Amino acid sequence: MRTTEQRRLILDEIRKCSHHPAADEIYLRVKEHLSHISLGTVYRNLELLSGKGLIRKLETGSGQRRYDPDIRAHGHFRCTHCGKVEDLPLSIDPPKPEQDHPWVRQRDIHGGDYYGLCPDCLRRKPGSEIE
Amino acid sequence: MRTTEQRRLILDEIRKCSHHPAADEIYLRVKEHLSHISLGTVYRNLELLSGKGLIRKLETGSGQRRYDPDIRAHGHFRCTHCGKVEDLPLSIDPPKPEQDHPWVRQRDIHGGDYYGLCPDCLRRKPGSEIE
DNA sequence: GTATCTGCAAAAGTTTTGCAATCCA
DNA sequence: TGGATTGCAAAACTTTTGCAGATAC
Repeated sequence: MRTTEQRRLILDEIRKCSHHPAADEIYLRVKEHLSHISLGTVYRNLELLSGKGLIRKLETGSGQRRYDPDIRAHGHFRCTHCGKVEDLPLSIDPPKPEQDHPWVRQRDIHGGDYYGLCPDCLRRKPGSEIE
Repeated sequence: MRTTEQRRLILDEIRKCSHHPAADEIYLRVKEHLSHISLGTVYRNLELLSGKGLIRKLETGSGQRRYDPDIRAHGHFRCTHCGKVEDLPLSIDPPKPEQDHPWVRQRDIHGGDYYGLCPDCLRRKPGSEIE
């Protein structure tokens, strides 16, 4: 993997994010530093960087894929209505390897992802709260 | 919500599945019983049925959305390489509402989704297994 | 009867890809 | 120099939508 300015800037911009940017946002941010970059290059690098484990690819719905600069084991809350993703501050143990299931017998299991409504969408749908 | 033959067949076909079909697969299956159905109708009904809570919409990546006939609280393993989704046979407790986080204070939190490689993809990537 | 629903087709939105030129090591 | 990478544009794919006609209740 060679070091190109495009690749370095893409990684930099993702790492600056405290949220979980999608490809088009990353494209726009990098474009400010390197106006001739193309969207195709962004996509190719996001795929490559997540393949190398330098960033994490998040499979949110709403059509758009998102990327996470935090590659440590952590989960997410995802809003099933607006698609918002928030880091999961709770520590939830991943499934244990003793539980004899083929998917569990590997090192890089990650996740602990939960779905629900974010505070904003919850407010618009009364009756879903507990109590 | 009216009962149309299209809607009934779509729900039937999803419920027959032991896996997690995507819209195009459901479309093809229903088409065998109702050859003039259109893909737009399938999409509109999938959206409506998941909105009513009769099926669950899964936000896998790989571009394609998938649907789950099992609406009980359960999680999934998702293969980060090929996109396969498998029901999580382990019982993992969802985050407790006592944990004071806005996303947790609601009834319909579901999930417990983990990411890793499925057995097939794992076989092609030696060194990822535990031990 | 009328609001809901469907089929069709076009549009919208995201991601991938072919190719020639360019760049890094 | 040679293989990796890029920009550009077209293509591929999935999902959404406008509209006129059909249908369920």
